[in-house]
Amino acid sequence: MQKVQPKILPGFMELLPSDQILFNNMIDTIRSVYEKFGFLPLDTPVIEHSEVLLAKAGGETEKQIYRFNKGDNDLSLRFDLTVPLARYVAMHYNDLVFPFKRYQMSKVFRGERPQKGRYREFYQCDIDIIGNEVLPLVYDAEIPAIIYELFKQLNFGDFVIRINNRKILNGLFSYLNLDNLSADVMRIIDKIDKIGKDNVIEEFKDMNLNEEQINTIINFITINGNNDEIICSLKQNNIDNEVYLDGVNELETVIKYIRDFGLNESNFKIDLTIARGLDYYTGTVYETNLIKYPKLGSICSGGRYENLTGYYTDQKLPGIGISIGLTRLFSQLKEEKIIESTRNSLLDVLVIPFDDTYMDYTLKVANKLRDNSFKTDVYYGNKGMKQKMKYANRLGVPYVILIGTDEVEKNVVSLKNMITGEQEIVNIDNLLDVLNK
RNA sequence: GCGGAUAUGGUGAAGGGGUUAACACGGUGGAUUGUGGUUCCAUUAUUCUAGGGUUCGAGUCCCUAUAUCCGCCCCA
Repeated sequence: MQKVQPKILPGFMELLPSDQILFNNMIDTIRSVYEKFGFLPLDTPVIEHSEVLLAKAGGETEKQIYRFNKGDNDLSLRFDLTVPLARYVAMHYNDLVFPFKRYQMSKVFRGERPQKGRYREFYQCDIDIIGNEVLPLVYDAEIPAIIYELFKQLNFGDFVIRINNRKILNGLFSYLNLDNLSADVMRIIDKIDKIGKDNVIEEFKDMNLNEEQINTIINFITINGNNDEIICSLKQNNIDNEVYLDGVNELETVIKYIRDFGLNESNFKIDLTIARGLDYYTGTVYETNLIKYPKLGSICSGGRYENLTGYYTDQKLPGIGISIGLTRLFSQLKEEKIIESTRNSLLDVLVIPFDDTYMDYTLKVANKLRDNSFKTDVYYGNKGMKQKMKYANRLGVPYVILIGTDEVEKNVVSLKNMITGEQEIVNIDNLLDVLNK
């Protein structure tokens, strides 16, 4: 019979069990940190009405969204978690407590051309804080505090949270009479890490910026020094623009608060080249990088937006949030060998009866272990002992319990430590104590 | 949407016109069936993405299609 070739679509990731365990561990860590800071869980539908997801529409989103019809319904798969959040907040405005802090870790979909680090289905791990009418500036500092805690726990090595404020850049562009080009200029600045200063200058020339404008921008984004020195330079710039000055003040305040949160000074840094591609950010913006692995780019980024829900309601709901593209991050961490899978199974114990004539005894042991939260499996089937041991070995089970006629008669089990190879006879009443030590 | 590269088994791959497609990993079975991870033996691609062409002869050369990968755009 002609077989169907087993295959999946490009740009979709699936993992072997050992990697899935690793991936889930990361999810668990992220969730626990998010919850530690008071974020509430949220899950929204994968499919939404196209008119909702495309309310803003235009540009790349529309080109990349998975959109289809079912009957008369025009439907789309969500391409991020922020737009569904906006819809959710607008829809449940009356039932939510503000500031509303929610986390969501789910799959999103983008019909892009897949390539390195670029997936069509991927996990985003988002947190957002939504205020009603206002959202105090302290939250702009809480976000880095969360990132800080998170990446300390994830333990991928030294990291730095780079911080900027859109108002500073927008104010500067306005001062240079570049208001209508600010989105393009920002996008180019954002690429400076990747393409270098010279190429940035080239791109500015292609945009017909004059020399003075280019020099001012380049001098500006290459301001150097520690956080206090940069703020000092920003203040002494004599850029007479209200938005600019507002941004500088915000940045200074945020930096102060970040220190109040107790972050290590080496883990956060003002970086005036951070712009973020997305156009909805209006204030503080963040990117996070691993110092030893600049190749990975930003592994966690986000920022503040003035009004999340403008397309759905008249309520003014400012917010701030970050997102981790976990699928990409995971694949990169694996590739760089920053993380490695070590286990093929989550089991603590595998119970192996020599044959199935004493299942009652075997299952009694298994039940006892499970009742005490040991992850336990039983090998059923009349294979040779060799096969059974091999199974245990391939799963990387730390302990094997062997049960045969002798064990049943004496009310004991043979407990084998698969790492050391040592084996001992343990009375069934002492089994938990022995395993716990 | 635009540009570049590559297609050999479960995986990594060698072979650059001449009978049976190297090697390694993995899988399966076995080496005194109450003991794994080491070792040894056996076995594991009627066929090289698909279709067409050149040739006495094609993974090997040519054409077309398809797929995948890598850039760009944009982004996580």
